[in-house]
Amino acid sequence: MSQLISLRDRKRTETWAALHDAAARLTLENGPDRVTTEAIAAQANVSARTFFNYFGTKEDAILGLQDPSIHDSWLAAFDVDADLLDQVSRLLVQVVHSTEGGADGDSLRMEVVRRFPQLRQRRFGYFLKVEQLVRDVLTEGITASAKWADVARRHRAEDISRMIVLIAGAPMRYAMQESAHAPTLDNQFAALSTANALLREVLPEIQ
Amino acid sequence: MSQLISLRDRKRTETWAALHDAAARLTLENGPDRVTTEAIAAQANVSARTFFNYFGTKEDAILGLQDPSIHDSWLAAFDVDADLLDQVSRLLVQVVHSTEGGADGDSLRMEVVRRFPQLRQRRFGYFLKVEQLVRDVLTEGITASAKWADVARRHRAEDISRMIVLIAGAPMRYAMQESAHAPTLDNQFAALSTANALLREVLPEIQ
DNA sequence: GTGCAGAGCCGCAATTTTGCAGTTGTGTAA
DNA sequence: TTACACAACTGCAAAATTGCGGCTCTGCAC
Repeated sequence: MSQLISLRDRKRTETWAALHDAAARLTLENGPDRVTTEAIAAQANVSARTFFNYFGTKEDAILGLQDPSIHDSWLAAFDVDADLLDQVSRLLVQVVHSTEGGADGDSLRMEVVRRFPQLRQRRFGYFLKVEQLVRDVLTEGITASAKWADVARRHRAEDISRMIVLIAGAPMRYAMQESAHAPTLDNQFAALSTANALLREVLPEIQ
Repeated sequence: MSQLISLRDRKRTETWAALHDAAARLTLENGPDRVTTEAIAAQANVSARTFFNYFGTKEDAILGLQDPSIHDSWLAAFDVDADLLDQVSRLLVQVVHSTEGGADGDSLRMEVVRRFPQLRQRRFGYFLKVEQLVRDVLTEGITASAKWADVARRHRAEDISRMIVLIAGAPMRYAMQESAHAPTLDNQFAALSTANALLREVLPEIQ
C-alpha cells in the first residue's frame, strides 16, 4: 500500500520542498540578500552541495522554480491541426505552470514575491527555456502535418515554430510584464486573459 | 559553528537511532516476531535495504547492538605491564559497552529486554567478537612486552592472549548469564562486581 | 508431504548525497 | 588601488541509499 511512487521519488520531492521552504522562509525573515545558500541547506538539513543539485541559483530556490518539462498527457492533447494559437498558448501556460513547484497554494512564495518583486525577473529567464521546449514540440508537429506541408516547403519548420511561439507567447510575456509590479495570482490571470483578448483583436487587423 | 562532526556522521547516527528506535518501539507494541524488517525500515523512513546496511539482524536493531570497536583512547590507556586482569577486563567492559548504542539511558532497550528476554541471547554472540578484538590488542601488547618475553618464548602470543582473555572475561560471562534472567542495569553491575570479587578469590586457590 | 507464500538477508548496479577543492564576482577595509 | 574575505556556484570522487533480483528457511494450506 502507498507504494504509488517510489521511496526515492518521494524523498526527492521532500528534499526539494524542504529547500524551497527554507529558502522562502529565511528570505521572508531576512531578505534575499541576507540569506546564504549555506544557511538554506542547513535549515533543510542537507549539505550545501546538495542545494545546488536541486536549484541552479539561490533565487530559484526562493521562488521554488523548477526546470520546465512537458508532461506526456499535454503532448497527447496537443494537436497541430487545431487552432494553433490556442494549442500553443495552452501548452505554454501548462509548462510555465510546471516550473512553479508542486503546491499551488504556496502562500510562502506569493508572500516572498510580494515583498521582494526583484525576484520576479527570474521568470523571464525561465520563459526562454519554456519557449524552447514548446518550439521543439511544435516543430515536430509541423513537420508531420499535412496541413503545414505547403508553408513548410518555403520555410524551415524551426523558423515557422519560432514565429508561432513568439506570437502565441505574446500574451504570456504581456501578462508577466504587467503582473511584475503587482504579482498576485489574480493579477496574473487577469493580465493573461486581457492579453489574450487583445491579441485576438489585434491579429485580424494586421493580417 | 556546530561543525564538530560532519553532516555525514551526524546523519548516520540519526539513521541508526531512527532504526533502533523504530525496531524497539514496534517490538514493544507487537512482540519481536510480529515485526518485520520492512516495517521497521518504513517507520524509520529508509528503504528495507538500508536497514541491512546498519544492522546484521533484526534482533541487533531491536537491541541497538553495534559491531564492537576499540576507541583510540582505550588503547592508549591499555598497559600490558600493569595488572593484566584489571587491564583486560576493563577493556572488555568498555568494548562491550560500545556495542550497546549511543544513549545509555535508553529506556526503550531496557524495556524491550525486560519484556522479551530471549533477545538477550544475542549478546553472547557479540561477546565472541569483543573477545577477538581484545585478544588482538593483547597479543600485540604481549609481543612487544619485555615482561612477557620469557613466557612468549614457550607459547605463541596468540595462545597466551586467548587464555588471559578467557580468564579476564569470565566475570563478564558470569554477569551476562546471571543478568539474563533479570536484565536491569543494576543487576548487570551487581553481577559483574560479584563475579570480579569471586574471580579474585578463586584465582589464588587454584594457582 | 508437497507446494507456496512470507520474511530474513545479501550482492550489485544505479542514483543521490556529501566533502572538498576549486573559480568567479563583489563588497570593503587598509 | 590593492588585498582580502565571503558567497555563489561547479567538478569530481567517495560514501550512502535505493531498487531489484535472488537465496534460504519456516510455517501453513492442501
